[in-house]
Amino acid sequence: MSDSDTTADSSSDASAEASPSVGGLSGHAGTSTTSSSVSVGAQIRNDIIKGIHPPGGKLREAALAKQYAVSRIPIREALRSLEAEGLVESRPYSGSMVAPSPVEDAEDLFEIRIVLESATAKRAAKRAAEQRNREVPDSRWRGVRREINTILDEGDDVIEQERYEDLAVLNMRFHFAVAELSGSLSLVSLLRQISGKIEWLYSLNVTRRGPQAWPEHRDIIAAIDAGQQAKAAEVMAGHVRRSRDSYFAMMAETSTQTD
Amino acid sequence: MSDSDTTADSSSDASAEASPSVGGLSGHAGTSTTSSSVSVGAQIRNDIIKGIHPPGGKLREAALAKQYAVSRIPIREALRSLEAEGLVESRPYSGSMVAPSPVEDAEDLFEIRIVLESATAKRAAKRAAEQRNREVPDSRWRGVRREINTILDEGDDVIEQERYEDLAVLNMRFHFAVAELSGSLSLVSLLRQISGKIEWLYSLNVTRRGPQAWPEHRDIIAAIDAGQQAKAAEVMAGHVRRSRDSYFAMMAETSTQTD
DNA sequence: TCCTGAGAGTTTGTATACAAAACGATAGGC
DNA sequence: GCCTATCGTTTTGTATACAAACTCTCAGGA
Repeated sequence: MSDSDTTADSSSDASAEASPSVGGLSGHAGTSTTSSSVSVGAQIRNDIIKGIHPPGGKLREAALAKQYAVSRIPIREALRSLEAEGLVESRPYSGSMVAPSPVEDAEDLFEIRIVLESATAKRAAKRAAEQRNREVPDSRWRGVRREINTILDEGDDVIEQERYEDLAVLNMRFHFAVAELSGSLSLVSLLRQISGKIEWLYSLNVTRRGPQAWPEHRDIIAAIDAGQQAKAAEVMAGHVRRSRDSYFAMMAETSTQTD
Repeated sequence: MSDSDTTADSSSDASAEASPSVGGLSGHAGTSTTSSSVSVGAQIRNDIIKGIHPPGGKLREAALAKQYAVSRIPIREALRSLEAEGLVESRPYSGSMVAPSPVEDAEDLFEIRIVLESATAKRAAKRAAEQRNREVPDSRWRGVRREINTILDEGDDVIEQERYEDLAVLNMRFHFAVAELSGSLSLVSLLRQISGKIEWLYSLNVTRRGPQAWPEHRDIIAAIDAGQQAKAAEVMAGHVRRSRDSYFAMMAETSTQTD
């Protein structure tokens, strides 16, 4: 046991708070109280995606507790969440390990994501039209809609300053915000699960198509704002498809030596 | 606190062990040790789907602990899982409540399920072909494949004896087993999330198309065994589509008075 | 040499206890 | 009368402690 504290504690350093938990995603905007259970969960998720915890690696609760400086209880709760998200595999009394990387499933995951995000865009457009016909505007809806503007503007700034590494988080926030506009918690939770895996995919290669894809987001929002359900779905589908193609192109480039 | 024990304890009685946890789904076949955390989770999930915990209802940990006769720790872990599955909404220091029912999302959920299950069937067929070309057969694969035969036979028995209420569980077990044949943990975990919601949909109306749909399962397996990827996907898609149509037909019948 | 089984040690599972935050009621001020 | 602040209660969050189960090692025998 003497070597157990040699486990790399380089993990949660700076990246800790850069979790993809994406603002007030799960409804209930505003409240900032953040239990350590959920923040530790985000950190572990990040570290899995970054490869700090490699696929197949055992996740020992005591070690994680020491590493993230909390007791085992928050660790266990985080592991349960990650297990349900499919990033971690657990067996009673036998412990948890990082799930195998979803590289093999890339094609299927993107296909599902296309359908899923088309649905969120469509539903968002539907709700936008409903909002327009309303007397009393839904304050929650307006809040999310406004947040999207902020995200889009921030993205423009980031691109102008060529801080492309920040684009990934903004991109996720955008897509989640659209899902939230749809008003459907089911779709949001599904998106969370899928985009977790897809983010994991992306972490294997570093770059992203980012910059030239960003303006497409404004097209998506335009269709949503106009209440054009079919068009919103279509534009979103195209956006995700291009994202997929870019991913596979990147993989093809990278893995010229693999096979 | 004197009245707190009047909470209906009728919940977990018999249905407890009829959880949709579906055999050795998460890999690691064989071991039977079942932590109370996961079994309590299954019970709560069941009770949510049954409507015993109504959408929007608060889930107080102490009450649940008393109701399911465990301490708060397993309850909390179960709630974290259910939260990640989208059946429960939680906010730190504010507690958990049952998520809104996914009825509004029925159409989208089925659409996603069609894509998802087509993918599992296709991948299963691919793997079946690979198995055939192998010297050493994958024992895990063989186990699952054999389990499917058992499920199909049991289903036939159940139909012959007209115990249609048992068909739902068998149906789920079948679809999960196919997902497992695909060898993809990502797809399995996605299916778990989606089918949880769809099961919730179904619980609103009681009946199912069950009997006449059951034989279709053998067609799916036939295509998989033959290694015909495209056909397997196609047959599975048709199967799920008919399931969807049946659902909406049922809804149309049932809700003639609603609007 | 290989298999089997018992034992110690490690790791997970759960209960209890306490700390911290949110919620609700009540009293005070405008 | 209504709003606001404060206190007490309730509920959740987390640490500690102990029980239960698994795993690995090693001795014994076929």
